[in-house]
Amino acid sequence: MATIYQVSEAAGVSLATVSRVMNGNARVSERTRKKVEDAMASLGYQPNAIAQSLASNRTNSVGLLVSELHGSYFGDLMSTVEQVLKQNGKHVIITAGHVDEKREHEAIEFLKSRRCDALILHAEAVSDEYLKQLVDGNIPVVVINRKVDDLNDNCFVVDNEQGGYLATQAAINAGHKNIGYISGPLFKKDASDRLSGHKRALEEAGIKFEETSMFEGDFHESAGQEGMLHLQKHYPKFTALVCANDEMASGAMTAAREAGFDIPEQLSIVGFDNVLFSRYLYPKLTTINNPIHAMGEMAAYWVLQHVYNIKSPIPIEHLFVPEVINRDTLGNL
Amino acid sequence: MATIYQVSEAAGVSLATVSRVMNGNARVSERTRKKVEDAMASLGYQPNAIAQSLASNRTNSVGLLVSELHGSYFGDLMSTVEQVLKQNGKHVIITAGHVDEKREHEAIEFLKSRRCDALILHAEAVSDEYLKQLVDGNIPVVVINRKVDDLNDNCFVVDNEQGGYLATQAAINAGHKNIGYISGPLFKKDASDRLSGHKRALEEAGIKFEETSMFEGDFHESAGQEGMLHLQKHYPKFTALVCANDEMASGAMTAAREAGFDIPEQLSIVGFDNVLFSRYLYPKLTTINNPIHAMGEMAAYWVLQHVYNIKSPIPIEHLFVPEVINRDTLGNL
DNA sequence: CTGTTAGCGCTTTCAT
DNA sequence: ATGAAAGCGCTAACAG
Repeated sequence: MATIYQVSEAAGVSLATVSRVMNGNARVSERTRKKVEDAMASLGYQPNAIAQSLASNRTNSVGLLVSELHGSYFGDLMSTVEQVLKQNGKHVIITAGHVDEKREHEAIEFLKSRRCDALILHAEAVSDEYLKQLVDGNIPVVVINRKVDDLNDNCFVVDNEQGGYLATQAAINAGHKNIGYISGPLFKKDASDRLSGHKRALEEAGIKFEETSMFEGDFHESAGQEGMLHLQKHYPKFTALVCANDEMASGAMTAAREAGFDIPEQLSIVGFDNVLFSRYLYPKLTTINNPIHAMGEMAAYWVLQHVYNIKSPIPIEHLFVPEVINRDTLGNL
Repeated sequence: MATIYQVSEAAGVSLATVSRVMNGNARVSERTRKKVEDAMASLGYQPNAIAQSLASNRTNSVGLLVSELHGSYFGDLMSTVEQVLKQNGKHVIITAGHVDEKREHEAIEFLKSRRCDALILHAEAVSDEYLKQLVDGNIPVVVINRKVDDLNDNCFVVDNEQGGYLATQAAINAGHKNIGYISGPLFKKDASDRLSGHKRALEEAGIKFEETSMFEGDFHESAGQEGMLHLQKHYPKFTALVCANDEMASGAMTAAREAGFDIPEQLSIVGFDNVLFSRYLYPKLTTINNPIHAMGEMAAYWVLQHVYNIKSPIPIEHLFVPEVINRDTLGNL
């Protein structure tokens, strides 16, 4: 691997000059620039980003923490963030926290140790305290899908409670009164918020919430199947099912079909997230749009603006509103 | 940010000693180790990975190139690779090439510039020549899902031709004679190999391949819908449909249902990949297992063994065999 | 077992 | 416009 030193020798100039043409900031005469560029080309020179980072204290990379590397939701998030950042010459270093406090912590420390210029975190397990500390530290941090008190300027969230409300309200408006609910793991804020919204909608409509009408899942497809089975047993009168995310809705749909239910004729289903595949299910899933794409984009723009002084093309906003996406799984009773 | 120098001062020892306790390789007396550890703790010291890398010429990170950051296939791959590597204390730096020669090239150069200790590439657009050069260079490289001549030891592939053959053979064995085919983009080797397998199975059964029986898609769900529409128009007699991947199969299923077909009573469908969600479709998709999980695992183990001298727990193999996963979308005629 | 001392490859003043 | 030189924070001989 050729180094800057060899380039400078081949070009007959100093290290500093080579560095200048690489970075294009200081002025260099046409002639020397040409000499240097030729030397770089003929040596196949490739700057060592590690050395550049150490010397400049800039890595041009931002760390992204997600919970998992698979799944539509995180796929969308990673894709979006990468796209915006790459367009602006920045790189993304992705790590997974697996919704485990220790592993999230380690992942964040890893990103810090790589001296990322900023952090975009979808952190679910780590404490508020830790996040606050992080923000107070010397590295810019934004948090996605989690509201931390006193950190509003760094948080990008969707109103999950409202989303849960809208989902159930949609079912109620379609005439349903016995509504099953498959929630996410309730230790997660988004899951419990969505459930709160569900209860609010019920209450508003004068429907009493029954414990047996609900099943706590883990946001995975298999939990949808389990939930479906559970509800058939303990709350057989339900005519509509609201699920706290699309994966579980998909699992529930499969289980329902296997149990012989026609959807939506005999059972209505509403999801949450509006993940890409939801429109490819059959019937197409009625769901709540979770603007994860917009949030990821916004987080990336925030970083560009605050860290790299690149003006965001859109105004920075922190609260995103969910909305009902009407498709084919919610039928009128 | 505390540096190693401050730690050494606080502990009253030299830089070298601090470095030693960090790396735990050379022997250090219990007492000094304790002093150093205390100093590190009280200063909240965190090693600068950038500086470590520069000095040691080791980054403990391996670069992973995928085509996209979303989608089940790449999600599986990323997850698997990360898991194996992380278990062994190595980190993964993920980049996306978007099946574009220039972008793949840039992504690889980025990984090289970050001085990854090794590269795991799912490269689709870059030339064989370039890959050979890379392997001959000074950085260990493995290639996933692509066979490059003279590079067999660095390639991990599934037999796509055989997979295509098996898919169509399964349909034939179920009594189908008029079989539609939705292929991937044929400039991709895996797509054209699968199509070759399809044709071989047809030929073997004495069925003539008709141009109108096939639609070239792009591996995305929407292409499944388009393909379905196309075939209904130009090859209406088909009773079975083989798709070159599960996403397109899913799209085709949706389109078929909308067109009023019962699956598999009126139309059988076979996919390819056995991506996670394929078992959550309704009916559950009959498909060909593409051992992407196994390949990713193997690639990671190869790297551990060849780069980090960590012995692989399983023998390294390069060719993976596809197999039929019988579920519910293939019916007997 | 511990300290001294060169670098790793680059950026960035400060001169010229 | 260009060069000299001092680091960035750490590792790795080499001494002792």
